[in-house]
Amino acid sequence: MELELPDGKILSLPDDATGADAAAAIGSGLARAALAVKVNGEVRDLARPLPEPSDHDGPAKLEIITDRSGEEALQLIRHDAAHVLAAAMMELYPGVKISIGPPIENGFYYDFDFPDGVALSEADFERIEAKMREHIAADEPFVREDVPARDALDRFLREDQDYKVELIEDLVRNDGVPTVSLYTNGPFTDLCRGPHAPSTKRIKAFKLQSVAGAYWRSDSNRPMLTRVYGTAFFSDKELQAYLERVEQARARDHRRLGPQLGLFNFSDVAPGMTFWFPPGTQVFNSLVALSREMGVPRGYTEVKTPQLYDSSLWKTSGHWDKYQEHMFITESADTPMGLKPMNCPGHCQLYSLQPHSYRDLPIRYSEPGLLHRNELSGALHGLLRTRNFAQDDAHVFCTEEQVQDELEACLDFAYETYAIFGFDVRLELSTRPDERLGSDEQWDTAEGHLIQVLDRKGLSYDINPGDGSFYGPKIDLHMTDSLGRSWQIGTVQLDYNMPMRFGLTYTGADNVEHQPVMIHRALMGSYERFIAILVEHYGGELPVWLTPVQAIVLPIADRHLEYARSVRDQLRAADARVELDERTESVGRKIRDAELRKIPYMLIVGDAERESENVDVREHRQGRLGSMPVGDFERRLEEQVKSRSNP
RNA sequence: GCCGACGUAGCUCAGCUGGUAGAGCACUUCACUCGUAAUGAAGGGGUCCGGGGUUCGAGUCCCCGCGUCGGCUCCA
Repeated sequence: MELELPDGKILSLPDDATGADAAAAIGSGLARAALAVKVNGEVRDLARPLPEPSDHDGPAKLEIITDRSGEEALQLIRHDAAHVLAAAMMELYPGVKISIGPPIENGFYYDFDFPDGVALSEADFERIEAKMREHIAADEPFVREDVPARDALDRFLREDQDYKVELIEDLVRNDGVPTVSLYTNGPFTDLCRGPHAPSTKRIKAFKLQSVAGAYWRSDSNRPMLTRVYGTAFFSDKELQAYLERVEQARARDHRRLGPQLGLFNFSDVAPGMTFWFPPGTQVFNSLVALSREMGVPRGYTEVKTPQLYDSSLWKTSGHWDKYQEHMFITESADTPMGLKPMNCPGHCQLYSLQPHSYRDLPIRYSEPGLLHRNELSGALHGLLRTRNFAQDDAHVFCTEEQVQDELEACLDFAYETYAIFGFDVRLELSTRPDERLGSDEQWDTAEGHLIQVLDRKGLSYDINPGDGSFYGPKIDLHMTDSLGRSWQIGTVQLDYNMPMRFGLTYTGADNVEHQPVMIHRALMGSYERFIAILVEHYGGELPVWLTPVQAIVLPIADRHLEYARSVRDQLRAADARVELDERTESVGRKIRDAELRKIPYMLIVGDAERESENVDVREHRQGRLGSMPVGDFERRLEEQVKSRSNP
């Protein structure tokens, strides 16, 4: 057979050649370094024969995977490490049932079901890692075996490996596979489709990281398994560097920085709800102001609707049936009422309280209203998932003909907003969920609209099947936090259901009543979540226009206080957010404290500055900018605020 | 919600096998009046998350509750 190498050379090999043979044919050094081969994009074990060449496609493209192949190579040894972990667990915990153990981004995991009474904790890692090291030192080969599904099934039935049995049964039932592959390393054999490196010794550095619960097949009705997370690298140095990166990322965590910088904090008396200190409130309000400012030229008008509604409204909207478990329900005079988890039903009600002509559309109601959602306690996560929050929320009521333009305008608005922060978002199209309102035809239309606008704008997106809202499909805009976890920021949702359920109408040019279409959209999403992302994105060093304290005046000695106050007052009169450090402390101390607070500018004033009516400007982390008239600094600040420049 | 871990001063943490609660920072007071990342000294501050239990005695051991953290998506 003939194979094409990455440099274009053609390699000729006997028809029964393996990946290892191919590597050896290229060079003996490469043969030693090889972990696997990649044939036409498929990564395969070295020991497996290369796939039969197909006649019409020309020579297959061959690549040798070594420890320098990046992510693909890491995935191999991480998958290997998962098997070594399982091998160790089988020996240390007799009777343990194994399920699945894939490589994931930055590492791997393996899910186990322990016999009753056994609970694994991180304290056990040392013992498990020691056992894993034994298997690695023994350099056990990974041996692949393709066996009839029936044989594999018998084997795992004999071993009481229920989860493996279920996996094989599903493979046979759903995919009709005749054979499955088994991989053996040392005493351990696992159902696995591979591929693997040739032997355990290729795992040069690994570490178990955490233990967590995970439902079998992600289904909360099925047993909770014990998941062990770990990672592996080709050298201890890379492993240490990775662990250090994770540690540094933790320092950017908004849950650490927020309280540290005096922005917000949480209390046990209101789990999942934020207490905002004045500086945090300032940041919050600046973002609300940004949304208002950008909304006006785009035709948005602000409204205010109630917090608490009679259950009849939630029954009309469908929330009572489809969303009640996430709602805070209360009652007044024996009437059940619900705190709003979304603004849309209130906006529909508002729309219905006035007559509308086609000439009025599109109507764009915005409201940064406070929402309450009763999230599962285990889902709460700092500012990123709270039980009360406000959004830069708006609802567009328009005609069917206007839908495409309005959707496009929403996406443009979103990208213009993110550009201010230098954010790069990832798009997801979330389609119809199992629990939903409306007909399939409606969903076809709505999903079709979203796909059309995405394609028209040439935006690339992932599909998230079944994750749409119960009233309509949506385009979600995602960002990642400091630890790489993805969070939904913005959303653009298309809804035919609410207008219908609320009986919303407008009078058309034909003098007949028509039903408007509704677009739900939030761009920053929840202000709470957005601030979390911002704090982590900027490492707490917010841009001048957003930061709560833009400058702090630092007098050298107490005799400069009077001048310092006049500087502060002058700048405050120009709308700058300026503080004065009145403490009787050394200059070094005042500077240090201001640096730790990440205040962008320190204005040092002493005898010389009082004399010349200057301020000596020091920039956060940059150092001295030099002495300048107060007016010059004022203009510098104004310019940065106006341009919303990023640091 | 579920699995595991954790919860000691405002913050970061120490407190060995049960025997009278500690440090640094922060805070208060006093002295120093200082030129670009910590002046010195003294002092105040605790429901050891809450409730129950074991014990002569519980921050420490056991049970229950609350909260926080990691995870429950990445398909053998």
